[in-house]
Amino acid sequence: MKQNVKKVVTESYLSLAEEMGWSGETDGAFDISIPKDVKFGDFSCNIAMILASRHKTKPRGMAEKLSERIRDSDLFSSVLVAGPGFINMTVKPIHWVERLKEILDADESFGCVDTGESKKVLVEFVSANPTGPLHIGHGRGAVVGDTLARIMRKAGYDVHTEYYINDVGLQMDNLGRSTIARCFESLGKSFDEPPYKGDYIKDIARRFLETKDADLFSESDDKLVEQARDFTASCIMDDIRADLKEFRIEFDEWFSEMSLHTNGDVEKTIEILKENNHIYESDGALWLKTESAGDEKDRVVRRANGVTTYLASDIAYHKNKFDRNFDTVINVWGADHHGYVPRMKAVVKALGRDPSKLVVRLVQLVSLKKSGQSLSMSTRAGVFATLREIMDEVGVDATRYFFLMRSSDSQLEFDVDLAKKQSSENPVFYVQYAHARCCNIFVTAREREIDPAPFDKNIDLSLLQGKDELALIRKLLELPDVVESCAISLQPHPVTQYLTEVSSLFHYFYRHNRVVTDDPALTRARLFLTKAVRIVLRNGLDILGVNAPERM
RNA sequence: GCGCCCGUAGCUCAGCUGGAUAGAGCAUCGGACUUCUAAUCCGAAGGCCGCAGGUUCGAAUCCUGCCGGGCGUACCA
Repeated sequence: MKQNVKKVVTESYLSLAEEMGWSGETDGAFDISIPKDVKFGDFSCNIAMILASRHKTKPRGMAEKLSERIRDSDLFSSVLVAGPGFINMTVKPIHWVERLKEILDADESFGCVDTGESKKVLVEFVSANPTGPLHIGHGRGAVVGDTLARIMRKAGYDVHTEYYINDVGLQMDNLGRSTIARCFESLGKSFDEPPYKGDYIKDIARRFLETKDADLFSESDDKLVEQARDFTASCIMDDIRADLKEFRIEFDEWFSEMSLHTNGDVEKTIEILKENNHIYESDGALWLKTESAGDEKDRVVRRANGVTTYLASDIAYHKNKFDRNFDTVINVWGADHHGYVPRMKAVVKALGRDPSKLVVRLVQLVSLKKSGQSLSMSTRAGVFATLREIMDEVGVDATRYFFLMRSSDSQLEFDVDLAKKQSSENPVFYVQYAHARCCNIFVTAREREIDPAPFDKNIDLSLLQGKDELALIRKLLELPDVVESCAISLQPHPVTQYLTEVSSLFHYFYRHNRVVTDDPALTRARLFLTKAVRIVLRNGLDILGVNAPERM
């Protein structure tokens, strides 16, 4: 609808400009907005205030002239100039109501837009080290990344999702040593303090022992560490995959850091950067020039002992990403990695690629609120809730929804008690209940043997012009705008807000109007509306990866 | 020190590509069930939008400087 309005305004402006001898287009430099207050109509436009100075005229006067032309359109029931020069437009109710058909026709694809123009986008997220179970911080990043991918698919992008497995490096060796230490411990032998102290290592150590003969421990230390490392990492990755699957997150690809070493990509990439004079040697180590591209200092890619750093792998990984010709490469990172952003931008530049095509979406930390107490996550203090624990306690739907309610830029306090409530105080139940209500209305209609196929062309939609109905309809038609704006801003949280608004308007409508009545024509029209509400709620919840139950 | 994020109702947070009287949920208080689910709805109360300047027709929103909180500042990943 907004597009239609914008078109009318633009055409009116161009016709006025021609008459007045003004040059230039509108440049799209004005907004059609939905006013907060209904008394300002359905749409408001600031074009006169934006463009008046350009033509050395007064906003108010220009708005008056424009509104005369806009009034020629059949779309509006009223066009008024207000305040400093706003043009407030009210669309004829019948035009709103008629558009319900679009929702029913589009059905599952209602909400889809084509802003993405099939551009190829890579979304890399989670990518947690396989050194322990996912915690709720990872969980937030996981849902944000996953939902972003879902939104961008709806917005017409060609999306590829990926999990980068950091299965190489010092930390991984430490992981192997931790398992070995627990093995020795369970065999009653003396052991070194394990770098990773979590209980999950004990369990893995037990399984590791089962697969090995006791004489394994006569093997060389290096070989043993390697075996323990790979075994442990693979156990933990299995758990991570299982957790994510249950959390309704699937990846197109699980990308192993190790593979970049075994296929020689890391060395090859270093050679290329050396040849291009981006890498130099100092103190026996190889350094990448990142400072000149905005980083705080240059960074080591290969230590004096010949071992490459994490950054070296990441360079090769990002070269690989860009070689796959994505139009945009999105990385979803925990905010504790924000210092890494300039470095990565510098890497992309050194690779001869456009740094603006790398977009890093930072997701702030999560804390838990439980029984009135606030618990911040701290790995050091050993206080952290795993994703599995929270999923088991509050359920997947509420966990996902709560992770998506806030802007990624804000730290999130997860209210466990609220998330567990099965009542309208809980936003996710509020929305799901609205959906279930829609479904139940159809159950009632069937029970009363009302025309089972009411959605034919004979429905008199003009019966839906009540205030409650129009407010609801206007809101329903916003879904595509919400999808588009979320895809552009790379923020999923407005969807939750939108769904709350739709639900609220529907509950209100439901409470004050009966859908199934003795009036067949009205019943059919309202069933039509109810169907549209159901589609919007279901599609919206689907974007979030949250179930839309038919009964509750 | 430097960098990033945050500072809005009692609490948790939206709103930030500038727009008209600043919103939601929770908590508090008061109402509404012979009706398609009261798992709902209606109403009340609650605010120097951290502080101070600047930009302009207009600033919670943009700029500058402070103050407060979180995170980060590795040849770890």
